[in-house]
Amino acid sequence: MSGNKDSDFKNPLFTVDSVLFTVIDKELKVLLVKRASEPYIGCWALPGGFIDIDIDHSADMTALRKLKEKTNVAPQYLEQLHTYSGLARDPRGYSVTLVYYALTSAVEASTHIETVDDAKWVSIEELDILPIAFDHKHIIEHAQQRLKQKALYSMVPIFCLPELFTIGQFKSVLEAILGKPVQRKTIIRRIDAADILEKVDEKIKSGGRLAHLYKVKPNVDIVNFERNLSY
Amino acid sequence: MSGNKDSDFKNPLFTVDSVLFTVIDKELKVLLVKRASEPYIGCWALPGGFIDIDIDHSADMTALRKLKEKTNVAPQYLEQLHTYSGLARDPRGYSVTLVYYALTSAVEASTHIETVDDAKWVSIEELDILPIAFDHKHIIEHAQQRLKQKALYSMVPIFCLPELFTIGQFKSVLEAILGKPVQRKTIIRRIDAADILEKVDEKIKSGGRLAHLYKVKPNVDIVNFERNLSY
DNA sequence: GTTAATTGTGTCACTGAGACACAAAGATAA
DNA sequence: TTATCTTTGTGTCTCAGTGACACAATTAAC
Repeated sequence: MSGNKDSDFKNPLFTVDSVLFTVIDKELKVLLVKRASEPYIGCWALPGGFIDIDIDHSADMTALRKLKEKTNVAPQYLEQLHTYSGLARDPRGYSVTLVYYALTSAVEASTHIETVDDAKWVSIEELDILPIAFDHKHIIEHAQQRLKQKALYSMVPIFCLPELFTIGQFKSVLEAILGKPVQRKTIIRRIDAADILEKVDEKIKSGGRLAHLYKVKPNVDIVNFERNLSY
Repeated sequence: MSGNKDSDFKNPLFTVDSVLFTVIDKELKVLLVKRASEPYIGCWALPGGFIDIDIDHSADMTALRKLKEKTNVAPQYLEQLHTYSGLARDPRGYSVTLVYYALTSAVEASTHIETVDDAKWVSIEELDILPIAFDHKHIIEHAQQRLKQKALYSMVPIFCLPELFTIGQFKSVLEAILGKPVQRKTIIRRIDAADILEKVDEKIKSGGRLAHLYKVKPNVDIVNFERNLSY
């Protein structure tokens, strides 16, 4: 932008965006917000913005703050995806965007979203028919790929679930992320190998035997497995 | 994004650094350069600098360009590690640094490095006794952890080797990265499962049977395995 | 020739995912 | 009540790939 004293180089515009995922009705969804200003006004974009160096201790804070503005809750999981840069991705000029991907429980985040009309959950298929700003469609695909990979070897998908959940719900989330069926037996084996979940009591499900409820034990690290599920 | 004008926020200083690894004498090494200016003048730091938006098509180019200035060759492997940000990491103020990690063959990169005195290969143990600038020690440890993880499930460590190499050399590289012994049999099994290497002819090694030489097949993608090596 | 060192092969045990059968428990309808 | 349907949970077999280790093959040094 304006010339700066510290270097001979123009400092590119730096922003932080997030790809927030959840699973609703056995379908993987992404949170998008409608742009209120140029460029790409009216198009759907990833939630994000500039670092406010007075309140954001680090870029993680920026991502969390921007997500909370839209959903009213902090996501259960947040991790860096990639930093995108270049001249072609924003008509205003050279830009650098640090992108996070995040997971949240649908029930907690959706109550607030449904009251506004500039933010909504979008399924992956809808990305082809909605007008998406910048290179955000490409970024979302990249994030989806990464989430898929992660789901193969970790328990991270539990962060798409509410505090209490059943194995059946976990199975649905996993299948939505992977796009293919998973054996319940495999999930159960992993749950007690990971040793990060505990049973509580019971709960009724649509027709059929009552399912155990699980919740995440307090203060546990996410476990990675040595073997992947099959691709 | 936000409805604010672009210039409402102070844009933090943005830089690109790289953690370039190689293996020399069965030991994992990192390329460091001596700082010629304040802050941390005289300390050792990761090679990097500012994006030159006139010549760097993207941040990848910046990382490659800066590494080539120091080693005279492009690294065989380059991937984003993490973007670090905050007020505490640079005395000059709020900073954002996109860090890559990279791999190169020792023989190709070292010829040039040995002619200069402001760049050198540093072993992981030396990090404790050398003065390291900024939070770069922490970043290097992070990169090493990531490389270790990657070595468990991919063939990426071959990029620490010259064009032609033996299984024994590959074994050494892997053991230097993982910090623990690996069965030769396991490596051989993975080499022909991956199907990205081909034998060429023969070559003598320090006392003992002649070892086959391998090289990477042209235009192959790096293979990931479904199972990790043991931690 | 003998020995030492390294490369390469054969094979057994173990672990965890995939697959599938089947039992258990509740809902619904006759 | 009984029969049927649905979902949950268990038992178990197969299969693939790693770890471990024994052993054969090949070359250098003495």
